[in-house]
Amino acid sequence: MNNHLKALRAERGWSQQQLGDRLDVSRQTVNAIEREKYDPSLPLAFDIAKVFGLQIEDIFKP
Amino acid sequence: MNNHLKALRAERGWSQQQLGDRLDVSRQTVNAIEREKYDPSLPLAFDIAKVFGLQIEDIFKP
DNA sequence: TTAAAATGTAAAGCTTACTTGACACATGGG
DNA sequence: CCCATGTGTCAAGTAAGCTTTACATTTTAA
Repeated sequence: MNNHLKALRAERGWSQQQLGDRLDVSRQTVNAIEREKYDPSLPLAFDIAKVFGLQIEDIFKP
Repeated sequence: MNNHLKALRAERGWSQQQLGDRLDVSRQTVNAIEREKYDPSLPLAFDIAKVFGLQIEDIFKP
């Protein structure tokens, strides 16, 4: 699963920790998803989309 | 996580087994998701959306 | 150039997603 | 009535997502 989370986060000027706080997950989780070590759960994907004001499909590509 | 998978499946006239086959998951997995025992993984959510020609957000509500 | 902040990574542990196999029950068609 | 198909559910097992702790490395700013 492809994503451009890192770019979106950079646009906002947020650290992984800051994004993790907004998403209520650890910074390691943010790091792992950015680096595509694994995919977020569906609920977390919804939260990510919400934080960036986008659709899941805009952020993640199968 | 809310979903109307059952209604969508019924519209197509598919059994849980047939949908499972299309999604390459077991019928028990389809059943569990329909009955909201758990949420699909993000990749499976993408597959489900694709099978029904919809967006993930059209099918699942946080 | 040094110190602080940010990032990468790994291990151990818990929870959730998914599997197979099995059994019960409901329903509708012969 | 019988049988096939569909659905609900449970148990045991594997895999994936996420946590905390910890430490190393990279980047940034003063």
